[in-house]
Amino acid sequence: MCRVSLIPIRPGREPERRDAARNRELLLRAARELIEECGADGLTMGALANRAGVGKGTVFRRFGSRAGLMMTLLSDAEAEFQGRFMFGPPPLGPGAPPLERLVAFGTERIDWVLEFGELARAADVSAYNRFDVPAAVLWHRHLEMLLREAGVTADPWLMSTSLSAVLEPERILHALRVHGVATERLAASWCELVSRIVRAA
Amino acid sequence: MCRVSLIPIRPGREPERRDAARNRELLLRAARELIEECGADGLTMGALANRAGVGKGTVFRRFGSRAGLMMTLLSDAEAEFQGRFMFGPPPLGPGAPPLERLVAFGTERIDWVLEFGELARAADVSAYNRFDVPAAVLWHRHLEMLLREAGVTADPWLMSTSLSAVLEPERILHALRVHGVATERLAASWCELVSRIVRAA
DNA sequence: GATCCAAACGGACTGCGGTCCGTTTCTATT
DNA sequence: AATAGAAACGGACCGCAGTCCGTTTGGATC
Repeated sequence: MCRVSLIPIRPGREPERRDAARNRELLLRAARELIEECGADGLTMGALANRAGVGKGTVFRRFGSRAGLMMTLLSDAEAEFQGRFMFGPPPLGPGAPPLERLVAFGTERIDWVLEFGELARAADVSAYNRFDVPAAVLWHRHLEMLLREAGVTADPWLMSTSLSAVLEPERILHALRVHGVATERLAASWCELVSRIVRAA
Repeated sequence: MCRVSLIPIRPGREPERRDAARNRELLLRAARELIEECGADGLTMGALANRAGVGKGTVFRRFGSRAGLMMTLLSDAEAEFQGRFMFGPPPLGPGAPPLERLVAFGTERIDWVLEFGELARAADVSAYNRFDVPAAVLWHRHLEMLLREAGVTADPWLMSTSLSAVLEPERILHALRVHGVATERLAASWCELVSRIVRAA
């Protein structure tokens, strides 16, 4: 597996001061504990500061915002997923025909949402730029590339946008939790959708 | 045009007290003024109460929440749109073939988002039940019905969910405003998408 | 070890959405 | 007109995300 970080990297970042590093660990540990106890939605920045034994200013200095904290907590899971679809074994990774990769992408992503979706929801900045965070851009580009490879010539960029919308955590979790839709059914519908988009190409 | 309200109606609602009615008008007028001045995102419930000359409690008693207020402000525009796709002239209304109605639905909805999207974003409750407000349910059912009529037998309910996701205001506004995509291009992509879904039926 | 200063810290503070509850006002009834 | 009780009112209050700024601390330099 590639050693390069696939997640936002600050390029020539000089090492942290020791107290900063210690506090970061303290905060991440405390955040995971709190989420374990109260769920992602139940985590408050004040409680996090308390639990970690630091001031609230420190929390915000470190993560910028609540959404930033959640993204940090997600970054391992995201890097792993990104690694799989970019460099991993087929059908998700390279080597399989594009349609199969598209199907695999949706299927795996649905499973991923099932596991990390609550965190992903909490990480969604409410502003317009929610779609411009590095991970979202990467997914978008990946889908666009697969569409092109599959011979979809009609505005692959927007078609990829539409497919990204379909896979958004909020909606998937809603179908799963509120309407009790099984993941297999979601996956089947995704398969149907991309097949139709590609078949008519 | 049908005289029945298409928007949430409280069934046997006895008439409001006169002070309540007066305050509602005051509040709605003040809200429109504030949105004119500061945009929907810039409206705060406290400022609204001040401008209308009522207490904050009154604002929340009336609308329940900020999202509820925004929904109320949207309700005319929504009722009008609903009337058009349910009872209006083809191709949006009944009479045209289902694929044409699907295409028209997306096209008109994109224009609608262009006009009312900011309000619609502000009206989106952040909770899971954002997809269960009456208007969203109605759109969903309408799309599902058109898909069935067009011969799509593979899980029309979930397919309709996917199509709803594609038309979500947040994403459309993002494409429009951040990426400078023209509405015609959005409409063309929508047309492409629904055509492919239906054609392979 | 003494000095220095940029980086990190912490917690009081602000502004917001939303709630609570004692007070006021409307209207039906007599 | 007097009364009563339900409905509406209003603003103090709460918890939260996020900011500000005076204070502390790590570590590089001499």
